[in-house]
This record gives sequence, C-alpha cells and structure tokens, in this order.
Amino acid sequence: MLRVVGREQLHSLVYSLPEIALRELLANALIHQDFSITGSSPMIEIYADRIEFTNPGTLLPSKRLDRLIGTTPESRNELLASSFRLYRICEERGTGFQKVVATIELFGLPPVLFTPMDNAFRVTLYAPRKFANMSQMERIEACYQHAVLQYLSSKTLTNTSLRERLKLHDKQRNQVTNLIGEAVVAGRIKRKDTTSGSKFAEYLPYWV
DNA sequence: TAAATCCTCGGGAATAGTCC
DNA sequence: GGACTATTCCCGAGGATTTA
Repeated sequence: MLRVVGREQLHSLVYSLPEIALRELLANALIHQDFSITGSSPMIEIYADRIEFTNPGTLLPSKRLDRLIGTTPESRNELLASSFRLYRICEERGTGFQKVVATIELFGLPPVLFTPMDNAFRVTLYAPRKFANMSQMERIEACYQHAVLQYLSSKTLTNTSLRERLKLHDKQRNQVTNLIGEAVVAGRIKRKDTTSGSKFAEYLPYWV
C-alpha cells in the first residue's frame, strides 16, 4: 500500500532522497513482511519531510534494534529475498541497512529511524535537514550509526570523521566534541583507548 | 640521532546568542 | 529569566619537521 501525504511535495522529496536507500528499504519491507498476519501489507507513507516504511510483524526475537546495521539478517521470506538478490533488487545478506546508512551519511541526511510497534516495524527515512534543525536524539543516533559504519569499515569514529559526516565546518569542531561526549554519556559509543591522550581520540560502538 | 620546534587535533571552559 | 545552542579562546597531547 502506498499512501502519499502532500502530493505536491512527492517529487521533490523522492528525488532528494538517495535512490539506493529507497530501493533497499522497499525491498526490505517486502522481504521481511509477516505473511502470517492477515489483512495487512507493507505500507509506504510519503510525507513532506520523510518516508515511512511500515511492515506487519514485529522484529525477530534474535534481532536487537540497535544492531540492525551490518548484521546478517534472518529473512522471514528467504525465497523472496534470494530472488531479490538474484535480480539485484537488493544487496547481499547483511549489507542492506549498512548501504542505506552509508548512503544517508554520504548525503548528510538525518539518521534512519527504526521504530518497533505493537504488531509492526517501521523504518523512517528523512529528507535533508541541517544539523541545527536535528533534535538531540537524532544527533546522538547519527553519531552512533556513524560509529557502527566506521567500525564495519575497520575504522573508528573521530571528531573529524563525524564532522565530515554531519557536513559541518571546521569551526564547529567543538559542537562535535560536545556531541561525542553526549553520545558517550548516553552509552551509545565508547572510547577505543581510554589510556591514550586526547589527540586522535577514537570511538567505537558501545557493544564492541 | 636526539632535541627543539612547529603544526594539527581533541577537549574543557567561558561567553554570546536565541528561543520559550 | 532560564534553558539550550553556538562560538571563541585556551591548553594539552602527539605527530611531523627541522636543526645541531
């Protein structure tokens, strides 16, 4: 089901969002839908500032909400998933969300939002928004997702890397410093080496 | 080769600006 | 006026370069 809220903004929104991210999330919605739940199907809602992909069925018990990026998925519909991969509609196992987040970072978009619901699971992709207009939670989540992406690339989060991800100027270095500190306090990331000096401070996701 | 110096980076603290 | 955010200044740490 496709629901469009604000049709006049549909084109500008869709074209402003990376095609790769949209394709991956659409394929993901189809692959992971729970066919045991009758009377509902994946729903895509397009708003002026975001697109929401809502899937019937809750998150698989083996999956953790903050470990969706870069982990091997357990598809509810493996046959469908294999077909999608065969026809290159979606990425290889485990790289789907990783590709989405990487694309989002490349374009400097707000972080992708994963929302578990009563009997469904929602993924929200936001339209471009400046750092100043992001909420504190979104900033910390962007920080965490960047740390995960860096870790999956055998790299670490630094002030510089996060500043580049958020498309911030060098003058805003201290804002990034503060954000990193808040993400550490929130328990989303941790210092790689607590014994080293402050220069070249590196950070990892909290679960490493 | 070792010491001195310079440069870059990360972070703390103070201050200014903005919004409610 | 208070809370939050952004900016500026300053300092320490460590790598890179220069010099004796």
